[in-house]
Amino acid sequence: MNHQNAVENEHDFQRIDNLDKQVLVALQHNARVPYAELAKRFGVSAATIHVRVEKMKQTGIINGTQVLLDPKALGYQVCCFIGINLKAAGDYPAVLAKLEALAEVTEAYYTTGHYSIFIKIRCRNIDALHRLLVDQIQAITQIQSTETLLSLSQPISRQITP
Amino acid sequence: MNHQNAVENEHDFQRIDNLDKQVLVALQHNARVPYAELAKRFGVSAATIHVRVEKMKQTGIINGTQVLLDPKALGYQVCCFIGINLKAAGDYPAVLAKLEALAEVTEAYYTTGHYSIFIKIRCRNIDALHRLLVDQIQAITQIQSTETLLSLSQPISRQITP
DNA sequence: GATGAAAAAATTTGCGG
DNA sequence: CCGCAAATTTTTTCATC
Repeated sequence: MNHQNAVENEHDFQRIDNLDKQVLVALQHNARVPYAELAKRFGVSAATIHVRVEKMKQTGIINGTQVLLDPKALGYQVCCFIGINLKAAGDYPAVLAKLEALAEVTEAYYTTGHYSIFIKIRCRNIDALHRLLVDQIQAITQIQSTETLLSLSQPISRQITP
Repeated sequence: MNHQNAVENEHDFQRIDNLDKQVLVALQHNARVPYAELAKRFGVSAATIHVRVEKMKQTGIINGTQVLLDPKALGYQVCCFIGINLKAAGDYPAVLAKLEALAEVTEAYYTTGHYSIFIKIRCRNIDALHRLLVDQIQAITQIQSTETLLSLSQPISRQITP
């Protein structure tokens, strides 16, 4: 019998070759770049690019594509992080459900260290942040305390290099 | 004289209509979806979708497109945030330049509150994180102290709703 | 602005090395 | 695994409403 799916292997991740890496880097910068252009750039056929991309979708390396929106151009001037402490660790699922219902919460992390939950917020202005914090977040009964980090600028924004 | 470029206007952002919003939401989920399909879905022509997308690129609402990679599938098991305090506020540019040179630093924020700089890290495992922290980050002389928040999971990950 | 049709370009498939 | 080339689909342009 063959048991090659070693899920308990410490190195359980996909190995990719150099062409795969180049394709991923290119698609990180522009997900709509024609495969024919990548083919020319990397000295292979467009069909090969197509095959590589499909395989990486299959294996889960590629999770999808998305357009990047500029929050400020849409009127979302404020970015901040909020560290949340819960009254009891078991309240985590209930609090998460309430946070998920707030459109301004764009990311949430379950963390060790100073906070139980750590979230990223985008809102229109400081007033909107104030109202969100007081009326929506601190109103969640299972939350014991919050701490806000206001982001003034984001000088680095990128993905890992494959 | 006409002075319509009110950069000091508190509402200085692009107004978009309902079709624009629908297109953006669709492209947030799949940046490669054919315009013809969106056209059918929203009851307009493919040419209209094309015009709308081009306009939103022009006005800066659309910043580009990117493929989403699964860090774990590529062997990056660990995600964490590090809060950094500097010895002097003026050291900010020098420290930022050094952080930018570290591929594991995927995001950096200039923040008010407990930390001067707040960064997000992706690395292969805890050992790699340990080495990065001690050998690369705490070795930056302008850094006074660091605080690490390890992320155990990320239950929410999305962009703002246009 | 939006549209339909035409032109140009890109994706996708299947055969063969 | 790769490439060629055909078949299909998509993007892009443009005259017209």
